[in-house]
Amino acid sequence: MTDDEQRRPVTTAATSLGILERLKSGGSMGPTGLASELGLAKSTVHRHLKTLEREGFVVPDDDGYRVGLRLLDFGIYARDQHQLYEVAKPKLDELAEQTGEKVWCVTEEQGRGFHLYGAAGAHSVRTPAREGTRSYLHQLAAGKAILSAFPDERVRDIVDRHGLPAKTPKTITAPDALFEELATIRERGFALNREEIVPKLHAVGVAVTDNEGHPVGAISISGPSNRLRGDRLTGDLADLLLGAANEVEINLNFS
Amino acid sequence: MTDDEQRRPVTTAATSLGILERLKSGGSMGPTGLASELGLAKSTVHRHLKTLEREGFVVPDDDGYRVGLRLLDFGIYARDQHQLYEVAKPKLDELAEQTGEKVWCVTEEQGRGFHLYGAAGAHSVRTPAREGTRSYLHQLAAGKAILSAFPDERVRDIVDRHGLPAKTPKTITAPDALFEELATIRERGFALNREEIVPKLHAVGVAVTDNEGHPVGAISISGPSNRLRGDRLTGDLADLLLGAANEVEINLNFS
DNA sequence: AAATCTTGTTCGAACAGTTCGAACGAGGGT
DNA sequence: ACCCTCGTTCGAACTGTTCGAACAAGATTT
Repeated sequence: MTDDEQRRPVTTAATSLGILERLKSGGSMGPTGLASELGLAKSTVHRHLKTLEREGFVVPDDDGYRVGLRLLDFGIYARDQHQLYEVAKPKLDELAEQTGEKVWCVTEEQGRGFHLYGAAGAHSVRTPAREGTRSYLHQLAAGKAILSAFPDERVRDIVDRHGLPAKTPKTITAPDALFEELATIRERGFALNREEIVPKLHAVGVAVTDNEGHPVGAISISGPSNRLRGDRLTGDLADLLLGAANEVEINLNFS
Repeated sequence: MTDDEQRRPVTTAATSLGILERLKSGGSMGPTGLASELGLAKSTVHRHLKTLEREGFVVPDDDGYRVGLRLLDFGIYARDQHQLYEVAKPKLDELAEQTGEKVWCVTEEQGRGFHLYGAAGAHSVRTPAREGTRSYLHQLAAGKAILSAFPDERVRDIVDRHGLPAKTPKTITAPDALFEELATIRERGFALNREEIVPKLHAVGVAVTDNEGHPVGAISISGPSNRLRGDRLTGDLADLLLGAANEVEINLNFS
């Protein structure tokens, strides 16, 4: 299933999607700016924008065009369809209330982690993560928990495909170190993240698996490193997460 | 700005987007099913799907392909970019807590209403609305509040473009009735919805405008008709909403 | 267990559509 | 009042897309 290269992509559609991505990463823009950044003719970009606008995927703006809310419609649909979301959500709210920290629910798609839902506790801190955010699995506690539930072969495919880019000096960047870490996670049941994605940010993560042992995602608790450390991190919080994940798994298999 | 028809749409991109929409409205599907429903060759659909998959917009599934979580990434981005969202959100949470009902924040795009964020109170009921949902403005309390803040000419454009489709027997379907209602809303400051979109569901809505008087959206409270009626609906709740909208407006104009 | 559907996938060739660049019109800035 | 930049339109060359047929793989049936 790991096709390296696509034989005959629909380049026209890819161009439209590229415009969409540029509007997301670069903010609002007009045809001229997009054309020069994407290396296309102004008229070409213009035509694409008009087509995207007709479907509501982009919308006119003071600075040109921006991504439209039609995408929120699609995105929320995608999330609601996901089996993990509806089952995990109430439990996450509960965990956030109990711990006061930020609690996330993450799932894997195409070898990347997607933040499905985040519940904010009373003392939760701001992090770069939002709902919908796509991250590298090896940079997340929840992501490493997911990886630990995959067979090694699958992990190797993911590493081959996406690499192990670093976010901080503590990010795991060596495949060997990753596999070692995954073995540890499998033993103790939960994953840890100590400033591997954001300095001063720690997290615990536990995988949620279906009744065949395949991960459908993971849940995690994250917070400032001086609050999430020692016994609280590897004891209380980890236990809490393990129990929650277990509950979710049971509810998952009867729905 | 109300271009009736597009001169030269990028039909290839439109095909891809059509596939995406079909996957959303019809659920997961494979190339064969999509091809027959969209009137395309199997091989064509296959190529589009592969391209969409490469960008994460669709993802393989047990039943073929489904819309991918990449769209959640885009959608949440679109929402976070929206000026109204970040300002209104905390206020909505507060209102939901106070009233116990479901509180929504809606904005307009291309003449349609988009549910940006919904806060659930303790007694809030389930409705078809989710975040991201696109609705007809005339079917919503918040939508009518938005329309009431538009110049008549703009409202006429929107009615011409989208019509006034009915959801229940009480939905406004005549332009004259709509304009009459909008005049009433302008006078008293808030909009009402009495079973115009869902039977037994009532709502109050108030527009949020910028310092030039243009609506950036609206906020609403909705709930069962026997709880949202009489003085509570047009008195307490309406007042609460008016105050909240006012607060949001002030915060909006200084950010 | 063999056979027969159906499904996802690949390929070539004809065709249709997209791309580019130049030119037009409009708006803002100097 | 001028100029510059932006969004928009148009025609023609050409590139990319579409279709249908054929293949492979899996599931279901007999």
